[in-house]
Amino acid sequence: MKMRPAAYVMLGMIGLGARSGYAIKKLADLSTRFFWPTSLAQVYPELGRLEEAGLLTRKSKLEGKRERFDYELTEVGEEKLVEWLRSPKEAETQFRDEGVLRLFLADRLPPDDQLALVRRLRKRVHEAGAHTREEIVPLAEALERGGTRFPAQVARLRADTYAYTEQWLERLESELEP
Amino acid sequence: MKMRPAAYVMLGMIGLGARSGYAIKKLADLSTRFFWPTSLAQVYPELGRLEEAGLLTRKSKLEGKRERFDYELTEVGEEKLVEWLRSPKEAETQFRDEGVLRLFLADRLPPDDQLALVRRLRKRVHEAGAHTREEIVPLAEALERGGTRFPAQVARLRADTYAYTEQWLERLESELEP
DNA sequence: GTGTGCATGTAAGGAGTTACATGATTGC
DNA sequence: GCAATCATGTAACTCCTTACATGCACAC
Repeated sequence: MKMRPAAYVMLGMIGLGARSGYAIKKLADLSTRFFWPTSLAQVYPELGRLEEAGLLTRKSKLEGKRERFDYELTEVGEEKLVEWLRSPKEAETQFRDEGVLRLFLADRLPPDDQLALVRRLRKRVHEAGAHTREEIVPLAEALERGGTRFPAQVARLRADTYAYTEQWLERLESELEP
Repeated sequence: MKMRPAAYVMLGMIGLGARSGYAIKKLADLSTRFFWPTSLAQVYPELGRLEEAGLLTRKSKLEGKRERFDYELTEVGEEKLVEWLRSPKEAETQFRDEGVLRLFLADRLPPDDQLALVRRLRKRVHEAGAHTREEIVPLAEALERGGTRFPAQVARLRADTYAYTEQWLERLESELEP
């Protein structure tokens, strides 16, 4: 079976306690989304493949007419996850940001629009930082109290990077001010 | 015509002096690649669409049996570019990084593998930072001397962010050391 | 004469998204 | 009773990449 990073997101979320596909997606939206986005349409087919490959078990529990499932990692699943975590092979980081692209080309703008663009970018970074500090870090710190430490490290790295970028753009902004 | 960010990359690169599709790709690989990756297979069809829409002109110049083209922005093309630079609408930033995903799930690893993972990440960030400082910033500063200032701002923002992240991971590394 | 870089393009495939479709349960 | 949330899934589509195909020019 071909293992893409999305597969390890599934295994990881189940490892963190998510029991349904829906719960995986919700947890991923509060955590891995920021460095590996995953849509619901990926979740169910991927879970199917992972079960077929024996990396997880799905137990059916009928609720009304609708079938619901309880997922759990198998031993093989846990091993494969750890093996991947250890392996150094990596696709290149990819980053796409229209804001930075605009900044790169901003020489074509008149000075007041340049300033407005930088202000918009800073505001966006500020909001992302605030969201991270207020919503994401506390959740990760709750996990930390339970002994799972790395989600909080990653959340703080993101929060601190946003803060640093905000300062940087603030400085650029003041340089551009008339 | 539907204008995606890749279209503005083309317009921007021509605006910076790239005259052929090949030159656009080369310049993009040294600049916009880091916040809007573009493959060669996108370049030629996109240039075709942009010409059809009247945003650029292509002048054919026959070299041997092979046709070569000289691209230039039309007035409409310049206007559309500036209009987009001014517009606030933006798709969400997207970032995909297997390294950070591994870090997020690193609680499953034994301590020595956790440390090895953080070291690998720091090394990767260090190399990306060095490449940015040594290869990208100097090119952008050459443009700056010609009066085009923002590419250098973006290059420095990237260089400084890498340096900050490297420090951050260094600190985490020393916390994990036995 | 041969490899490297310049240069233009297409075809097939893969990864991921949006939109759609269905139904149960819980809180107001 | 109705909205929001929980929950599972598929189909169509878009975007982008990899691989392929071709040929000129120049340096060694």
